[in-house]
Amino acid sequence: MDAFFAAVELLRRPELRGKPVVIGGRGDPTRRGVVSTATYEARAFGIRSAMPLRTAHKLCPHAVFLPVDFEAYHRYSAKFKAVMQSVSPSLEDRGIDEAFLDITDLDRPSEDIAREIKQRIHAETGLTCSVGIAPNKLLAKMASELDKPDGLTILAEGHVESRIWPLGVRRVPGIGPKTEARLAAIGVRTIGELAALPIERLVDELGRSYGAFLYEAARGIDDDPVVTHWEPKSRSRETTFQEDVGEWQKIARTLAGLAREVAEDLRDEGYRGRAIGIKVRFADFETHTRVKTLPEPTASETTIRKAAFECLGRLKLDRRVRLLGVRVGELSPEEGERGASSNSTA
DNA sequence: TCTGGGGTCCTATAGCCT
DNA sequence: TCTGAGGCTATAGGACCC
Repeated sequence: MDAFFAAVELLRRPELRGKPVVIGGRGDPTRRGVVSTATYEARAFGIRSAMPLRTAHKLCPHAVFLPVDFEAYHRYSAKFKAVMQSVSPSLEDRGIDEAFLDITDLDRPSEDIAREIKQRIHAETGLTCSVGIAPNKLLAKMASELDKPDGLTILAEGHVESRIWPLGVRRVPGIGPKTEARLAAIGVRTIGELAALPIERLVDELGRSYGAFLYEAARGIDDDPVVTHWEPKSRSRETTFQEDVGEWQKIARTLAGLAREVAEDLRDEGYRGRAIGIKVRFADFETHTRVKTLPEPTASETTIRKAAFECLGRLKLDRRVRLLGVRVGELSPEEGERGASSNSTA
């Protein structure tokens, strides 16, 4: 979906069309938070996703700042995925604003299918999306980004050299800022330059598994299947304080609250977990985690809270705390419970 | 100075066992 | 009894994604 959160907000606030609009955090650029999505008008000021709201505010003081309203976006997310699923049942959920659809078995031209999806999503939601069609998920995703708002790109295997190789390595999903910098350090900037490296070199530089992945990705090779159902691996809650906290009472109260929220989430969704963990980010942004594995899975608030405090006791609280989190991993479905609704990121 | 919240997967390391 | 190789598991951290 194109500029998804912002596009949904503009449906409710059409008077904001054409203005720079930034969605992020609580919608207050004087408080801590980052940009989730910005309209193209706001991007013209240099505002980007993941940028601190305060920075965005400095770049464009007259932009309209709105809070993130996940509930609203989830409703639209369900709508566009329903349209896709009616075209083919084989849908892989990739978060709130993306999905893969396996159309291998459809006996119609790809372009017709893409046009139908775009037209019906627009009719049902008023939103535009960008579609990529290709022989595998990696290329389909990259194709969808080639022609951004309201785009349609069809990429065949033979197009990798002409359409993919000229792109910067950062366009490969899985290459982030760190890998981009490491590749730049050995003189590799484009995907074509990446494809010129022997696999031994990549494995040497970046490890067996990741090196092999890059070797194939640079050639457009990907045999990852479309996964229509999966079980969650962990549930977590975390919060960043408005101001870094030194007071132990406040840290304890917050940790207990997070433990309660995670316990509620687990019970709502019918899961229990064995690995109880905490996350502490200090004022200097150094982040530490501690995990305690229990003999039996639990969804009990008390058990989770006690384990979380035990983890906290294993950290030296010698600096102010910026962020606290509680996580439960090693999940298993609660017996007799319906388990998670299939394939959702809710 | 600034850097959210919810996730997944991979890697390094240490301890334990065979 | 000692030593080393290798596998397995738990833990902590890091990179990445939406």
